[in-house]
Amino acid sequence: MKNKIPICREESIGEYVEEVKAKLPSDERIIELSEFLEAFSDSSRLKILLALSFHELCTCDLSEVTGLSVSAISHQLRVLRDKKLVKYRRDGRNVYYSLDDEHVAEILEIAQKHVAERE
Amino acid sequence: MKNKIPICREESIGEYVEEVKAKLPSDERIIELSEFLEAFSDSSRLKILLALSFHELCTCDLSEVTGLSVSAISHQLRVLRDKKLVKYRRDGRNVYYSLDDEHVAEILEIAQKHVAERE
DNA sequence: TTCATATTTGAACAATTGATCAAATGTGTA
DNA sequence: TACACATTTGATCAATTGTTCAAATATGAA
Repeated sequence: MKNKIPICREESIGEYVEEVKAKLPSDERIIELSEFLEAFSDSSRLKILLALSFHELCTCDLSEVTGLSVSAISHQLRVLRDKKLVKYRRDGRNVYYSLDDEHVAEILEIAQKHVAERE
Repeated sequence: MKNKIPICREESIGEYVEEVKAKLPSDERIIELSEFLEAFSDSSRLKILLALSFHELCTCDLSEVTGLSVSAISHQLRVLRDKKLVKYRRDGRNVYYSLDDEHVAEILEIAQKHVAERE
């Protein structure tokens, strides 16, 4: 009679399960990670991040550059601000945004490499 | 009387708008990019990718490691397969998955660095 | 063949998301 | 002060997402 508790656990590879489980970051950490990476998952936000990787721009500039409404831009900038992906400074009536994290540009570059190599 | 057509365009920084617009990848390319990066935006998928960054695992192993149902895992694996982030091989009744792209591990590492530095 | 295990699939549904619109707020100029 | 421009905010709503459940498919063993 077979051991009933585990499934697909007689396989040699199954031994790695405990090992991998131990190496995996905590659930809280994984949620933090996914919240950071979620910022890149929408094409509007991605467009904003790509634009800011070239130059600091104000809300209105970003609207012009991306073709999105000012309101839509502002809503997404709020998300990016909350996640600390962009920083901003006010100059008169304008608010200028720029990337707040070296890692953002790195991820944008790797992703572009990935897509370029896949075609 | 002021020029009425553009807005916030008299600012010196506004000059960069055309420049950035020219540098920005095409809309199609940006959508490709966001579809790739979207794979990282959900904590379940991220957990799967992190687990696979340590070792090749079968669907059932992944269920055990992540605590998600086999069905949920399988649905997400389909997404990751379609996006070519994981590859798989069948061995008997099991299907073993592994990362299919060096860039995936790179992005996982940068994101982890980012979260670690922010705390 | 029949049975057990592993995996995939499709439907259904709650939860989340991103855009739009209208209204409010902030700032500089006359 | 009043006015114009820049930005933010809140409500609404259609569209998308991820999970669950049940059923189907795939493979190996008896």
